[in-house]
Amino acid sequence: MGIDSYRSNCERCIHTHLCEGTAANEQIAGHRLRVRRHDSLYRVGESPGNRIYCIRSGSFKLVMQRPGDAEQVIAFAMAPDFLGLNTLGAAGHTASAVALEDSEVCVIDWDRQAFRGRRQPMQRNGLHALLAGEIRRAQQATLLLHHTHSRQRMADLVLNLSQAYHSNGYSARRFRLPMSRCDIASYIGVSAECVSRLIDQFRRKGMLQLHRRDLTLLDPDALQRTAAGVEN
Amino acid sequence: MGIDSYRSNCERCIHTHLCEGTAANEQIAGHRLRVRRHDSLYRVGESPGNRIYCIRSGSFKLVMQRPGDAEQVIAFAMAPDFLGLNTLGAAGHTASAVALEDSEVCVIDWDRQAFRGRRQPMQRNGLHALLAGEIRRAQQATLLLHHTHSRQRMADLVLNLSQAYHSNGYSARRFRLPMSRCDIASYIGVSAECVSRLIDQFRRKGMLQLHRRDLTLLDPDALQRTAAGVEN
DNA sequence: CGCCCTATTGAATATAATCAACCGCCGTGG
DNA sequence: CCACGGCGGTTGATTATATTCAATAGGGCG
Repeated sequence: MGIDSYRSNCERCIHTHLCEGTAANEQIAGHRLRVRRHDSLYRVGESPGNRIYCIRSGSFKLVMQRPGDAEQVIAFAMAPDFLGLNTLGAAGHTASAVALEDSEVCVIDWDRQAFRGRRQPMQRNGLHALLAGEIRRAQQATLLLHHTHSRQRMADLVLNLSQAYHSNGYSARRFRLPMSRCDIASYIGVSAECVSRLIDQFRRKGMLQLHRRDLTLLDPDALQRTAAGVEN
Repeated sequence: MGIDSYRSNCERCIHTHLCEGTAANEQIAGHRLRVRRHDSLYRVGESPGNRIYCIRSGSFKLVMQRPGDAEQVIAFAMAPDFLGLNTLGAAGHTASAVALEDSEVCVIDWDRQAFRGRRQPMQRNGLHALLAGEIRRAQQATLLLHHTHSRQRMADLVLNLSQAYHSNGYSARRFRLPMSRCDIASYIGVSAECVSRLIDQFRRKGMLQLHRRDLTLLDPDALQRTAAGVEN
């Protein structure tokens, strides 16, 4: 599986407010896992085992299985996103989490009292808020898919990624795509060829530059307008 | 607003396990609301006020607002679904809930200790499971939208509705669509004209019958195959 | 160097949007 | 009672858009 466990270090984690305090965290969030590129953190159907994961570095794609062996990318996730929030009360994972690059996750045992927040109401609310936020996130994702034209969905994805990097302290203008063209195609619901053509189209219009997986946004406003569908 | 409040009756509610017991429920779930067809239970941007709702009768559509006045149907909901589960930790509602027919909802105050389940772990887990289930639901919805062809999405929607009615004790073969063609079009991401053509196409192939809003499934298996894309 | 895998490009075809006209049900008001 | 008007729904013709199939390019790696 390419998975490798070691002790956690919670000092720089932004989610410590969900636990009891930085001191106790390393007992709660017992260990971390390394997941190598293209390996799965978990797969469809596997028992979730009351664990959730927090991405500390790297990125993942969430893949659902269609009847008839076809796969579908339903989300991308990067640090500090959580994985497995949707598993409580489910018999098995409804999606697989596949690492897009060598990644590290923090494992949190759902059953530990400390995380479930018996002591402080804030912790309990924090967990509820986390779950509610994940619902909004998923609903927001449907909004992307509801764009009529593929160029709108593509522009929307690029802007979403840009914002994700930005809110994690990286450049919003320049970043490296961790996913393949094929993954992008699956996620935005077009053929892989179409992704190529869309990128080329954006490049010719001076909206962005993309060499292999290195992306530079040149005209975010134009992308915004494209996503909104006010111009072609 | 067309909203009208009265006392709740929890005796036949299937969600009492989330509360402390049937006896106490009517104090917890203080009151019900009637919402008339085309009226909103809540609107985008309104403060959620730490309430969630449980549909007791009728049905709703969830509508998101796009930049530039366009609206987008992102989900349909019917009894005994919950509404507003995605609001905890959010400043305002991210979607509007519009009644598709005259409906009744049960109002549950999120702040009440009883519902948050200080006493019994089962209650707390019940709430977590509820939220986690809503995440899965939203992710499932993205799966529908990921179908390449509109006929797949249409068939998928029909089957989903059928299953929803079935699991609530109604016929899976024969039911009344509470939503307009326009709502369907928005939800599955096609033009309203296309919905008409798809219905006609399904009818000519003997898969279903639809007179105004009364739907009869004639060949669910064929619909299944159409949704899966194995045949046209 | 040569292979494999990802990505790109081209040409023909399938699919759905758009624009426009029309239908029919339903409630309103004469 | 019937005529009217409006709205939701359907149908037709044209155009825009994306898929499919096929061929090609080019990097990473043994």
